[in-house]
Amino acid sequence: MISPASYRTHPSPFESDLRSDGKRMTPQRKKVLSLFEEIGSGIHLSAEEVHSKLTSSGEKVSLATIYRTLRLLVKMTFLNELDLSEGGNRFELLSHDHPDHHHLICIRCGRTEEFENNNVINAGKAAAKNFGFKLLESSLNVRALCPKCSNK
Amino acid sequence: MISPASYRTHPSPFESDLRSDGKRMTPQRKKVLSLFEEIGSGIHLSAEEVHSKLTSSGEKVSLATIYRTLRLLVKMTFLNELDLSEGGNRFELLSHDHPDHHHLICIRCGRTEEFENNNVINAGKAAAKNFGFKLLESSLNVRALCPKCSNK
DNA sequence: TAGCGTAATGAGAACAGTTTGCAACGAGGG
DNA sequence: CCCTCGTTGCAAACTGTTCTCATTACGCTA
Ligand SMILES: [Mn+2]
Ligand SMILES: [Mn+2]
Ligand SMILES: [Zn+2]
Ligand SMILES: [Zn+2]
Repeated sequence: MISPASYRTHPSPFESDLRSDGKRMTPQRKKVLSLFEEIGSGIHLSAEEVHSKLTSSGEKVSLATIYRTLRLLVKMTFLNELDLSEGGNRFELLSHDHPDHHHLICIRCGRTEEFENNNVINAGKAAAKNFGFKLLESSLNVRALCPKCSNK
Repeated sequence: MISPASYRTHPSPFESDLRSDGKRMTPQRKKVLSLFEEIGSGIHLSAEEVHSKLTSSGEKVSLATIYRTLRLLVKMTFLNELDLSEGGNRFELLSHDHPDHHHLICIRCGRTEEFENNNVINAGKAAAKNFGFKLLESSLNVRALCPKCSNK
């Protein structure tokens, strides 16, 4: 049997990225990223929602730390920040399978669907090229009414 | 010679649209729309900018009225509201020649360029159709670095 | 053209989302 | 186990926008 001392916890990518930058792993940071990993991709949470999900499951994290951590996770490319308008920006796990998806939003009830479209990506690339800009990111937001909200 | 009383001022589309809705034409409303018409399309102003442009040319309009008027002009489809992120929403004259253009934004200096692309419009239509949503509007924001900002 | 009802304005308070300053805390290298 | 310095919590500050309410004035009517 292996003695306890010989366990060497494999540092997660998150932890090693932090370390290599002089930053520290904290329980708060772990909890925020874990929340997103547990709920999976395709979910778009506001800072307030992240906060209440954590506190209502007994965790103690301040809202300021949520904001600081979300910013950090975006910079580290673990999360993606969305500006869907209406009630604060939202954050989602950056899925490397669907890095460049776009959003269809019901402006009445907030229902949000995702879709991918290469033409959109190419349109962004083309526009940047035409003006000599260096492309960073392009996002298409489609505002609409969902079936439920449109017939009433 | 025609007597002053016989002049019948042709009401502008703005004025007649207002009237037919029980609303009133006011000097403030006239000034805000005129500002946009004078500077032309392709210019994206924040509420604060509209306010300071008017007050610095001697007009007296409150910021609250600017916000109310901008909202009204958007609803009346004289203006278009843009959510380019960073420093408040912006407004532009809704040009009926280029109703569906998109924006390329330098995230460093704020330089903004416009472009059109039918594939983007079609992508929005297709996404709405796929999910049974009723399309309202779709906007592609391309975040990038302009030539000046990218090489320094 | 004066009078009137009511829409619109100005000024500031309120608000929502987010950031920041600072003292206390604690991760983690030595 | 200690010390250092990055991180946290809390409250105050901030930014963009909306709201409240007393006052003004547009424009219909006589
Ligand atoms: Mn998404
Ligand atoms: Mn434009
Ligand atoms: Zn809906
Ligand atoms: Zn630039």
